Amino acid sequence: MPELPEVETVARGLDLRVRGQKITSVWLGEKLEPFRSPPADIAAILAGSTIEKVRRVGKHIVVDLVRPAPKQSRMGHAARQAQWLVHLGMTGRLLVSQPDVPVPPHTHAIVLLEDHREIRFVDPRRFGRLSVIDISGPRTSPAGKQDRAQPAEGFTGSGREPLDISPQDFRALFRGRRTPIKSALLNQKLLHGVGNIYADESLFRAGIRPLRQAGRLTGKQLAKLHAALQAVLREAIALGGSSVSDYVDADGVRGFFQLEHKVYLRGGEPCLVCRTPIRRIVVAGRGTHYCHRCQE
DNA sequence: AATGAAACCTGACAGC
DNA sequence: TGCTGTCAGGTTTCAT
Repeated sequence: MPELPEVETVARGLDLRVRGQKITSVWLGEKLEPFRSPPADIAAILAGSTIEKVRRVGKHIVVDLVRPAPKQSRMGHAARQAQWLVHLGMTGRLLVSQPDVPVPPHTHAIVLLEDHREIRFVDPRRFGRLSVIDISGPRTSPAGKQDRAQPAEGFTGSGREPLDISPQDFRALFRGRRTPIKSALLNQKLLHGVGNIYADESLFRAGIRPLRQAGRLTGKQLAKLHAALQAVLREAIALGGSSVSDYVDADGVRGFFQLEHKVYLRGGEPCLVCRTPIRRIVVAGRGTHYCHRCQE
């Protein structure tokens, strides 16, 4: 499941491989679920643009584009800006391939580059989403309802960055919330980028049970959770993310952080610290794994 | 406003 | 062999 560390890995790999490349043309598949912007808009924005850089915002991959200046422009050399947003959903992949490599099943978009390589968006379950934002011109197609308030500089996401937020701001996010801390961690309007794996792993490291009410945690607990979450995310990024199902980076290479999981998907197995069997419950509709002894 | 649950999707796997 | 049921979980949508 691509969460913050996996998306970061994909974005970095993509940036390394395609920064500066010009997009010559775009192919979009028949299935419409992946396209949050009208396919015609996506094709129109991407074709002819140059990739300025690729980066991550929350769980989104943001491809910053420079569009060719309008032919009859008298406004000098004002470059037009746009963004291509990619959300990998559950099973999405963004692969950079040579054209002679067979196109995998469930490929929904192919972006052809000047040097003939291709960026391929592959997503069997079609939970992933593609959209575009035209920043300089009139807004053609916002990436979604929540993005309608996007400032002129483009996509910023709906919540705070877990790796940037201060301990004080982190604590304030949960004030007064009666929902389980696990649900709050998964809420992208509070923090964006945290998914099921890193929610479970950071709660284990912080010694907090997932069903504890977010607003009732002590300052000390939240300070510990803040530190644990950042540490887990940084370590996972360093290892190229977690490959639990079919996650791979832009070269099709798997990550290694799944080997470091302490509780995630370990229901019934002994806790690595105290040997107590890891419990599996359901919180916010997700499988949730924790140690009843190590976490209070 | 906040919260929870269902729906969207397909592939992998267990059990019969 | 082949069927059925369950699980995976990010996000949206609907209900409470």
